[in-house]
Amino acid sequence: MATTQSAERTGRASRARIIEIAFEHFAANGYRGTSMTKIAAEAGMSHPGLLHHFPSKEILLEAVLKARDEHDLDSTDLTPEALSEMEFDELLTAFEGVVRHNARQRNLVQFSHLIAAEATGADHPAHDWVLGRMVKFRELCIGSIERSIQVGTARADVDAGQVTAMLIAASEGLENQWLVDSSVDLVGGFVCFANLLREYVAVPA
Amino acid sequence: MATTQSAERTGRASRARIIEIAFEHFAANGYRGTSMTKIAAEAGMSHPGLLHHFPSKEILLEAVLKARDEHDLDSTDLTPEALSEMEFDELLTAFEGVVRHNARQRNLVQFSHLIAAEATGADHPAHDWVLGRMVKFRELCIGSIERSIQVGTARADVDAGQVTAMLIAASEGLENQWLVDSSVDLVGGFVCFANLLREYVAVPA
DNA sequence: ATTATCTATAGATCTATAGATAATGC
DNA sequence: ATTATCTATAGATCTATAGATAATGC
Repeated sequence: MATTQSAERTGRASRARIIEIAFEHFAANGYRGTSMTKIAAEAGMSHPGLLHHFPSKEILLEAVLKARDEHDLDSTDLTPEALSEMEFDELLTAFEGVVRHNARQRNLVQFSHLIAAEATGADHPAHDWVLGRMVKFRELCIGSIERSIQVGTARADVDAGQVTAMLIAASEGLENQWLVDSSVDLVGGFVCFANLLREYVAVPA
Repeated sequence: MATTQSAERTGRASRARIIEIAFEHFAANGYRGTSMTKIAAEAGMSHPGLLHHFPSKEILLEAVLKARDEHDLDSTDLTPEALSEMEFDELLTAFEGVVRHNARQRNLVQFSHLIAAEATGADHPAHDWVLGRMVKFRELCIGSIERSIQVGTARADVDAGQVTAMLIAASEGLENQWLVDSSVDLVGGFVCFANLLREYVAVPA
């Protein structure tokens, strides 16, 4: 059916390898600090060889971001589909699982934080990705809280937006500290905070 | 008394101007994304002219970090001296003031976050600054909580380290979101969280 | 014909150095 | 003599393009 099967297969393998290596470099040095030449060398090919697969650094970054998205969909319990049905208490439990998972994947966390910090300016090639990702996740959290309010498992007067902001802040802020100083108890801190939030939104007895 | 007063004065003025401009560039593009040539051009001098005052990019970054430290000591209520006498409730109130202040100084926040994200690796020239700053601040917060426990205004069984981690996480995490999307209510979110913590550590009636 | 590569090279930057010039104060 | 600058240039990168080569499948 397909033409030149073997060539296509080696090409696919090369692209996968390049994306993996590029991810490591972006995680360590950010987009700006990463060199295409070095990625090519590490992938065992010349720089033009790399450009054959990803014609520019920006396109390579986009490919890495897309791979991240796909990976997250597979490895996380906080997919959009799952989230859009959860109540807030379930969301917190699932979120604890994600933080536990992140604590074993330093590179993944470092990548997100460094790219997000770099991409604050609207001209950065990852700006839309970072912003869109955050807005979407925030909306899903807010939806979950409102759902809990409607079914009566959360107080009606909590500010869903503010609780969401605090929740995301806790996870990202703890990750921040943990990246700088790995002796920080990322998981313990988050679980403690999640319990605070559980109490805060709970309907008084 | 001093020799060549006028030359020294113009030199000091140049250095101050360069530090200001370099700060803007580091805040916008990080250490790696910043060009000495462009800073020199913006300061109205040649690149070697700039190097006369700051012989390397790394030395320039160090000067900017030092200037930041000095500025913080003047403009903040959370100086080491003040902090080492505060009870936790006072610390939270002072911290609210700092967050309110930060919300009007986007560049300052962006600088800290971008440099911190970049400096995760031990080889980055700002690594020690970022780590030292965090460790020192954390110790002061922990001290404040323990003081409150001793005088009986905080529960004896709170984990001072964990509360500190959550507190710093909240401020940094909210700043994170606010940098990406300025519609996030940085101050409101932090005040809400500070009140949660007040309740959490308070001695039950 | 298609796909994956390579060599060679252009063209922009970037950091840093060598060595000169100009102004001021002793 | 000291301090602040400049011009000219070395030397390293970095991204990207042009054009060739090799292998596989129709």
